[in-house]
Amino acid sequence: MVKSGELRVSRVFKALSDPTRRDILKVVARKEASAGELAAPFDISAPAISKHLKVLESADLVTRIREGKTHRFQLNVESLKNAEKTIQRLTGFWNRRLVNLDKYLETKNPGSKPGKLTKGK
Amino acid sequence: MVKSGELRVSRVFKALSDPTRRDILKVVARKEASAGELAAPFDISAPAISKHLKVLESADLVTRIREGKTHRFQLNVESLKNAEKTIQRLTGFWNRRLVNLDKYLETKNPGSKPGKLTKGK
DNA sequence: AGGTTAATTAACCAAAAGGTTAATTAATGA
DNA sequence: TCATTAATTAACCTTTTGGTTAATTAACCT
Repeated sequence: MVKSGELRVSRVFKALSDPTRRDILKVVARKEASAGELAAPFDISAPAISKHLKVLESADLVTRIREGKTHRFQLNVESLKNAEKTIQRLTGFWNRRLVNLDKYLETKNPGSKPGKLTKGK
Repeated sequence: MVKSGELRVSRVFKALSDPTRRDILKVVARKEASAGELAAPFDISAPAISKHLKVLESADLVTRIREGKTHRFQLNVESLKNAEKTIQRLTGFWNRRLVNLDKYLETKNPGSKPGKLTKGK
């Protein structure tokens, strides 16, 4: 089920806003790990970690792989890249490139209209 | 007053996790605006917008400039770039570069230790 | 079958988030 | 001075978040 854009973005940033969850991601970023392995370094209960994992999973930041009794989690880099892009749209990272593209096209095709920079819903 | 790292990061991502606040940032990213101008497009009350602006301000995502009666807000790109870097550290953006650096150093200085990739608090 | 282990779900709680309306502050202009 | 305007603060409400302990599910082992 594909969650609509804004909601998905909200979920990702909300997931990233908790330090325990960011620590979990740092661990998983190096090597996939089980729920138990992930819980060990933290002094909060297993159910608390379980909830954090669910938040990360439903933000699509990690993928859960059930292997018998244990659940292994791996980082989903794609989702992080999307978050990065969302930020870059705000910093003007892409806009600047569009402006440069416009300048380039102007030399090739004088009088052409610049690309619209409309606000996406 | 310099807020310590993790707390600052949490604030930024939490600020980014609300769609209204992201919309505010989109507006301010094009052109600085007053609180009133920012409130206009949204159908929530002025106090609600005021709170959102305070959240964005204390996450350092916008800068407030009091000009008489009105407050003008401008985007603080630096803070967004920091958030971007936080994400990149997770995607391995920098790690990959460190690995390449290690390989390079190995050719220059055989037997040297690779850079440690320790987990920060 | 029965016991152990890995992990989640249930039920609960306090604090934080996000909204409201009403009241307040502070600058502006007649 | 007084009314208006821009914006925030106060007080309140409901929902969400992040944690707890106890109970449950599901897989594995003897």
